[in-house]
Amino acid sequence: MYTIGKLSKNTGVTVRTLDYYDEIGLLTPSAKTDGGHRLYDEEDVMRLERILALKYMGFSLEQIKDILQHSPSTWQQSIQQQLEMVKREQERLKTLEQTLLGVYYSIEFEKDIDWSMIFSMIKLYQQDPEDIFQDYQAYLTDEDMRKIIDMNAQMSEEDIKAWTEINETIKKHLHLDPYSDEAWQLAERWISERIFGHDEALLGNLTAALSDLKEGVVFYPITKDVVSFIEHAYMAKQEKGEIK
Amino acid sequence: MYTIGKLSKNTGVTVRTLDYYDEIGLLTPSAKTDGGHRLYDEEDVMRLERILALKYMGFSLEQIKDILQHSPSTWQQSIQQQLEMVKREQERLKTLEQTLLGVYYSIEFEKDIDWSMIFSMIKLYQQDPEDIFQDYQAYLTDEDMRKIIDMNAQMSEEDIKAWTEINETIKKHLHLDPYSDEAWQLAERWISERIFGHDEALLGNLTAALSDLKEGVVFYPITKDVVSFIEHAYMAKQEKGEIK
DNA sequence: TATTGAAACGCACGTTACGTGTTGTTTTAT
DNA sequence: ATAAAACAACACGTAACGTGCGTTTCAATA
Repeated sequence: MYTIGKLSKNTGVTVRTLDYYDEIGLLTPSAKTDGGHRLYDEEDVMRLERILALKYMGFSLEQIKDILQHSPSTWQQSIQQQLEMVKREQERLKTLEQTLLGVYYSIEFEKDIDWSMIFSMIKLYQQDPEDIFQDYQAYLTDEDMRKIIDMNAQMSEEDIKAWTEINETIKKHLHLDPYSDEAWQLAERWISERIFGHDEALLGNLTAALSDLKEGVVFYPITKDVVSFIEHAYMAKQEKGEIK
Repeated sequence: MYTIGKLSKNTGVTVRTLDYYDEIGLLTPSAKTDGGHRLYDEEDVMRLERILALKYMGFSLEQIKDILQHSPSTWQQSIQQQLEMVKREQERLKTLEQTLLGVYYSIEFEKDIDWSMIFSMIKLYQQDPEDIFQDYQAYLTDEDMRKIIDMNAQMSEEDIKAWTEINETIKKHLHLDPYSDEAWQLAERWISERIFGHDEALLGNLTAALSDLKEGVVFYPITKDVVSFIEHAYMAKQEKGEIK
């Protein structure tokens, strides 16, 4: 039989936490002294170990109470749900990391932040992926969209840095004459940044989509103004007959 | 000028949230009607966009208040801290995912859960990695430890499933005579499970460490009882002169 | 201008998993 | 027997709001 203090020392759980678990009925001591002090036996210790294990796995105390009431055969379902939550959370953190990197380099190259872009991006992410697809379904094939999503997911820190730099550079030179050599050089750098892997069909469809839709952002970090700049430089080059 | 209701509709933020932001001084409307109703202008809208962007990035409202008071040049530091937090969180979720998978397959193969193992594991993870290393430094080289950590990080779901299965199988047959063929077959399966990549030196050091240390778990999911079983089967085979 | 329904205000209590602090009681050590 | 330590029980605080609820103000109609 352990007093609450001994149990606390053995498990590393604070007395207040055990107090709380008693209060919410998650772990009630199986005995008490005449004076009312709580006494925990081996079975209680086992239950506490289970509670801590489940807590580590990310379950709430309420869920833990439920789980421990049921038989182990039903636990697999809870664990699978938890696994899915963990996977979703990992994806969220991945896109969050990319966002933070994008903003970081955005400050580095521009000394300022494109807030409205980030805001549009958030609204984009908060939508159901299905809904986003619908907006672009008229312009992009399923294959196209898969490519963009993959592209987004696989960007390394270096990719994001390079991509942010060329985009910020272009934003500073939006006023350039599309027919000028400088504009075309920027456009070439943008296109060759292996983001699209020289997939000109995809690029064409995307520019078409962007011309018609109002939002400034498609998929991070592609903004309408930059794509429009590229498009114009591209068309100018075609007019001059230097590309087909 | 927007009323709180209009602003709410435009941004998707609830009125109560705007109410709260006003209350904590995060977003105070720049004007009010005679009757006391709040009026937000364009600048307020911009500030709200920034707040939402920073919130999306994982900052607390308190942090956001601080950040928005400072100049953009100091923001990079905050973003980097946030990036580090995100990376740490991702690592936590990765090990958590592996734990959940381990438990999942543990139920599948054994119809029961080794709670004390999970509990030891938690205590292990809660320790400073430095402290864990210290316990094993007498037995394992830095190279060894790096291998184990890599091995742990790179396990796929399939690896975990296979690994859990062989471990659970062995746990059911701990009573087998180390000199028996069955014991040796299990030991061979365990060793060849590409976890150690036939690294017998590492395996030897690890068994030595496990013999002396009390904890049941080293690095998930390697438990003392199983390693001990392998060791005995291995020694039996050596005695019989069938391996060197 | 009076009325009325919608919008907004302000206040308070609920949420999660405890931390921190206080006061009074029980246990343990001397 | 007495001092010191441990414990019980209660209350308030945290973060970021959600959810009422009664009251006041606004905007549009009669």
